[in-house]
Amino acid sequence: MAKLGKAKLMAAVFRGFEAAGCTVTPISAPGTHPIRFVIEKGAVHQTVRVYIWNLTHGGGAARPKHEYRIQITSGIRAFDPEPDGITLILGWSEQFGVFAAFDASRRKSALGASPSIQISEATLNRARVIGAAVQDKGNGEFAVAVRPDRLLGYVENQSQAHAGDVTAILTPPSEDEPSDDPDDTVLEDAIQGRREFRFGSTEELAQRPNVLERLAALEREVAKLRPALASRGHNRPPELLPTETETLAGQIEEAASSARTELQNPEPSVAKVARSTKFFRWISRTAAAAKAEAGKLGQKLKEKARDRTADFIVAGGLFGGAALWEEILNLINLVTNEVLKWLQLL
DNA sequence: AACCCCGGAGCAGTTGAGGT
DNA sequence: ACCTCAACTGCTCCGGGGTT
Repeated sequence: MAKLGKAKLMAAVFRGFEAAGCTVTPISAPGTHPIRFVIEKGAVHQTVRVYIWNLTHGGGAARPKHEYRIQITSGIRAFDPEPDGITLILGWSEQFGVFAAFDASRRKSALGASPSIQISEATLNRARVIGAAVQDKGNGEFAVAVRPDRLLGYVENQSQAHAGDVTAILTPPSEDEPSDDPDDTVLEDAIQGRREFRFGSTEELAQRPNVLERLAALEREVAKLRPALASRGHNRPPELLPTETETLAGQIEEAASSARTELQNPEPSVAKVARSTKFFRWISRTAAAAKAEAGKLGQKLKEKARDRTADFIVAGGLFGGAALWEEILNLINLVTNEVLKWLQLL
């Protein structure tokens, strides 16, 4: 697979931000590594320092086939953090069309001669399909893979991602005015941690199985899409873009499993559950709006979203006689309602 | 020609399955 | 329950080959 020079690697990063509507202004001299630049988009104004290498196979037949890595070269002995900004440690894979991103906050100490940092093929593949994926490396570190179109989302949610939660990256950023829907406020308060949450009341504990049941039903329904996708994918080279159905199904699975895992903890992360729910509401809303006004509003949403998945929902891809999707959307609404009930009980 | 990147391999630590 | 050992993973280093 093609290896890219530093200039091309940097260009891939810039393209990702620009595709998300950012303006990118380099502040370090051309040809330097790491490169430093400023990204701007609306209220976002962020200084970014990027270390980047090609993502290659682990090396040699002795290494597992699924192991990919970056090797820290260029004589870099330590990752200098960007003061008042953000530091990215990236690997670009031309093969998968995704970036691997490693946690700079966990790699502050001096490096060896040319250490490598690994990520699995499965994580890269999953990110290729759904936009972002996370891999528990088992030592408390989470490696993240993101498609270029989600790079801005990664920058905005870096700490969450390296804590193992990429649902915020999967939810396209809302460009709307702050919503006056009280349910949105409940979710947003939970995501931002604006109030205390008390676990363990009888009502709260009784509500959890209701949420879990709905989540399980949703996951079962989404899983029914698998056989159709598998047969379709049978003769398809892996480097081809995934279908929107795969993308959306994968994203729903990711969000559902993230919420389910949390709710099984005695003290779940309310923010994680709320982020998954926010994603479900986004799907539900986009689909409802598209259905109600297939023409005008749909087009408006589409332009606003600048997102392949939104595009797909709005374009009516879900409603082409797919009764399965009707049921999935129904279950998404049920899950959302149960989560909202649960949040009120905390 | 010099430099740098990455393919490849060795080694050490950890984990978990299977045997006793 | 304990031990053994293979498999897995992370880290390091060397050297060939590509790039500048």
